[in-house]
Amino acid sequence: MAHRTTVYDVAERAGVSIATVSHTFRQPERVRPETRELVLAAARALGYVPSGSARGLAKGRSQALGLYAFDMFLPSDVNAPALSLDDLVRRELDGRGDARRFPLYVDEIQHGFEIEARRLGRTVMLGAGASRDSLGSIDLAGSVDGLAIFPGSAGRDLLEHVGRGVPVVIFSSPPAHDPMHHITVANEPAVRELVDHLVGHHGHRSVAFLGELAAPDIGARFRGFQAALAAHGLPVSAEPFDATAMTQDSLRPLRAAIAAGDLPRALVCATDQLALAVLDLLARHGLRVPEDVAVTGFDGIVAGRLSEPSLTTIRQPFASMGRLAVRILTDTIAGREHPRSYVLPTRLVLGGSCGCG
Amino acid sequence: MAHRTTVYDVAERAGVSIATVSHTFRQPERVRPETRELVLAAARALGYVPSGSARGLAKGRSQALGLYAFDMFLPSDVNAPALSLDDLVRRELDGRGDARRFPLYVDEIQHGFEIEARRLGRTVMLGAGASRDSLGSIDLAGSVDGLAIFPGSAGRDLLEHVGRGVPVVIFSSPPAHDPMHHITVANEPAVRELVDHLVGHHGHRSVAFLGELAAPDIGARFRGFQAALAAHGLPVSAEPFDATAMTQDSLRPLRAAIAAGDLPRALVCATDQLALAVLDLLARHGLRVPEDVAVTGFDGIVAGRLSEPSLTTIRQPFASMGRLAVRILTDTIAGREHPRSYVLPTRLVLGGSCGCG
DNA sequence: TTGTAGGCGTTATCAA
DNA sequence: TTGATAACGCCTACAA
Repeated sequence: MAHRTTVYDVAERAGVSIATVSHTFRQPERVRPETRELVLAAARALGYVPSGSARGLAKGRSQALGLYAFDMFLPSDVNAPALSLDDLVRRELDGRGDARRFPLYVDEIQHGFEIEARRLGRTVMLGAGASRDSLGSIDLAGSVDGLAIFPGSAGRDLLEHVGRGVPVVIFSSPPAHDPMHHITVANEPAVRELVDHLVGHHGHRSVAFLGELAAPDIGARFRGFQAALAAHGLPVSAEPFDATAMTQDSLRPLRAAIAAGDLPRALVCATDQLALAVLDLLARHGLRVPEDVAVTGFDGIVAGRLSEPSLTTIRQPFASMGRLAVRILTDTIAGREHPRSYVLPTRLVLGGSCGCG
Repeated sequence: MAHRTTVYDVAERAGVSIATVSHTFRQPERVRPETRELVLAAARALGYVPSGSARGLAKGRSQALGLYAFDMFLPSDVNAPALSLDDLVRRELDGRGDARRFPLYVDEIQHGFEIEARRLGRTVMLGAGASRDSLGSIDLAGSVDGLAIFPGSAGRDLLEHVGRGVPVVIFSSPPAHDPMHHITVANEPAVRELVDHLVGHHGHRSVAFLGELAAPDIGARFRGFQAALAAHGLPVSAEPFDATAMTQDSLRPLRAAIAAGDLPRALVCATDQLALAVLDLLARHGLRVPEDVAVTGFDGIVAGRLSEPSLTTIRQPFASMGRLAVRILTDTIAGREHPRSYVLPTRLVLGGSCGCG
């Protein structure tokens, strides 16, 4: 690729001005048919493809929407040393590697985002990074007309900074006093319904909550859990039973409880991913679900349907959340107002892990 | 957003030239610490975010890789009239809509593509469209440093046109005399292994192939099927038993065979999606799988593990294909040569639909 | 209907 | 170490 073909090349070859070339592509009816053919022929002959950058610069908009994820959600394979192609293929065919964990909830939101963007004729730019303040997300922000992000290591300041340039939507993060648009679900009522089921239907009296309060939505879920216990006249714990969740010392309190033989009768996990990890752990210790312990999740990811037993969980409308984000962004770009906060409903899905299904 | 903040604004506020602003961001060590702080403070105060378009234009590269899909792979929801948010959410929570069909094989390839792009510090641009010759894909090509595409309605001429500007990788399309890079799997041996299993292990003598030869890879699968039958001394059909596959008159020959009561003993479907549709159809007609008919797929998509019975299929290393595409593109961009064609291995996965698992 | 010319925001070259 | 200034490729009034 020696020299990229430009309007100048096409213009020269067609014997017209660069303006005519541009017109031919942007307002074909404005140019005489014969001239148009001339230009198109030249463009074809030269392999002309308009530069997106130049176009974006000239028009001030790129027609792209961005979706940004922080490392928090990236499969470990991202940071792993580069594997050879052979190794990659072998791992995948063996059913190892992160293909196993696909799709996560972020992928489901992303899918909805893509669908809606296509429907509205916009391209999607995907970015990712670890940086809590650095340029990671910022440079994506400079290339899109609107940006949606997953909650993560980004500092509020960064987000506000970015938000001054383009509209921003953030998922699963409670509304705050910021200029961003928030999309969340009704976490508290959802967990209450779940606990009602465990206590009311199954009659469990010893129910515990597992999850790290670090993630923004988890706090709301825990509050819903506490409220539900209180409503049933059960003792309310001030903190999650196991807050180590998915960190290094993963599930240590849970392992301790198993060893001590005083496991709660039901474990309400803050996310499906966590619940699946718990199922694994329990299985390794020879504990049966749901006979010995009931386990529930939150999210409704695909893997939860594939597990044994399948997961009782709260299904979130992930794809709709992604689609809504696109609508908010395109509307905002077009100057139409949108509420700063959307709270979507969820649904209790009964599986085998609580004793139903 | 009145006026986008530019280097000029930052430069003025910091009392330096625009060159210094640029240097501060691109080569911080080249600028005196005090000056740097001055610039950064100004940038922060003004909410400065560098324009991706301007950067791309000036540097001649965007650091983005493109992934293009044709309508062929898009969920029907893309073309459906816009649903209200409430309807979208309701459908999704009810388990209807296309969330059910996610992820398809394209999504798995895309996932691998994204993972590898992140690893290599590149952003991903997603595009889609129906146009068989139009600008749909071309404009994406003008915005990226490299492009990967799914086979579809794109004419060879379009692809060649695009290929003159940026390196192009195409999936699941047999190598041809073009300048593109091709990534495929060993279709023929895979199907042979599958047929060997059906004939050798299960003893089926009446085996038929379902699939439309339109898609590029399917032809190879059918040839593998024919070769396998021949090797077993079974009669070889010149054409697929049911070539209507997923089109309008979907599975009509199959329905006819059911009505006539002369269904083959085993149905080898060209893809998992097709096999799942066949499972549905058979169930509606009260036929049991695998007792009455054995069914197999090809791809190894997630939905095939969720079906009842689970699908016996040929697993493709989709994520690895996506990752390989990124490697080919980045290498080619960097001037490193790559083979024009990669043929990856597959694996036979036994499920309940053939009578195993 | 076609052409001229200015501007979009950065980067890079070369001086100062 | 910092600053002019010329690209980069396209779009779009405005003129011809």
